[in-house]
Amino acid sequence: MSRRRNALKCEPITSGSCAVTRQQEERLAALAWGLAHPLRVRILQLLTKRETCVCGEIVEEMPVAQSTVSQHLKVLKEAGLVHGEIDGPRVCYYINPASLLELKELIGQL
Amino acid sequence: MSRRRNALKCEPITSGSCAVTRQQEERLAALAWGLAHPLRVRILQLLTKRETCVCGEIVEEMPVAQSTVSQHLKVLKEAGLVHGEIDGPRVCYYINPASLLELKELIGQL
DNA sequence: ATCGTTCATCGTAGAATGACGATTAGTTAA
DNA sequence: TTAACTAATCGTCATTCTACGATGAACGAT
Repeated sequence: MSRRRNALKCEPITSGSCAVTRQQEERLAALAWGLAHPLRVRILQLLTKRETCVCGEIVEEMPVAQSTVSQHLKVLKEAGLVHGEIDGPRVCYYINPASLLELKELIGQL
Repeated sequence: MSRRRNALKCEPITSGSCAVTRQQEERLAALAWGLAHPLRVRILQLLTKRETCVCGEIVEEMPVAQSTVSQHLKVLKEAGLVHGEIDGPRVCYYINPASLLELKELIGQL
């Protein structure tokens, strides 16, 4: 059940402004999910420090295998927290500041 | 592996100010984990709207079983996002504003 | 003391996560 | 083209999450 940790099983009928809230609730959960693992937080911290970072550099800094880092990067990308730009044979990752702003705003509504 | 989604497997030796960062990274992940499910977000929204809320009222508003709500409340409690106060046969839950502030501050450092 | 209410916990089942090594796809260099 | 390098994906396995019903514990009322 609970496919990909979004969408509640028994979604109540939403009306008017409440529908927005439902969307926001899914969005907040998705964004938070991106930060919900220490390794992903560490990746974001690294990207903050270095502004931008090639995937290989990230892997070097992390205590896990390359494939694991790649999986976490995928999660971060799906949440919209980072973007990846292909640069020749490498991929250059950077934080999406708008998503962090969005996250802070959604938390601010709580 | 990865016990309870905190603590990285292969923790590098931490020194000086970096140790703080490691702690913060775990803390941020733990707080985010609390928000990382739509139902938990919905619970927090409900607590925001009503200031405080008896467990039974929360269950009524949620599309899942009582035991499931109870489990999610446990997660929120463990993250420090909510507190529960025993009030006779009921339990009265309320948000811990300090934890939300902490969360925002940690995100702000990214 | 007994019953009913409220909520936490137990036990379980299915799905998802997180980790790894191996493989594949894509790009650059020789 | 071939070889080397980079990063994503695949396949697998152990663990964790999420959901449920059932049970248990704590309290108030009768």
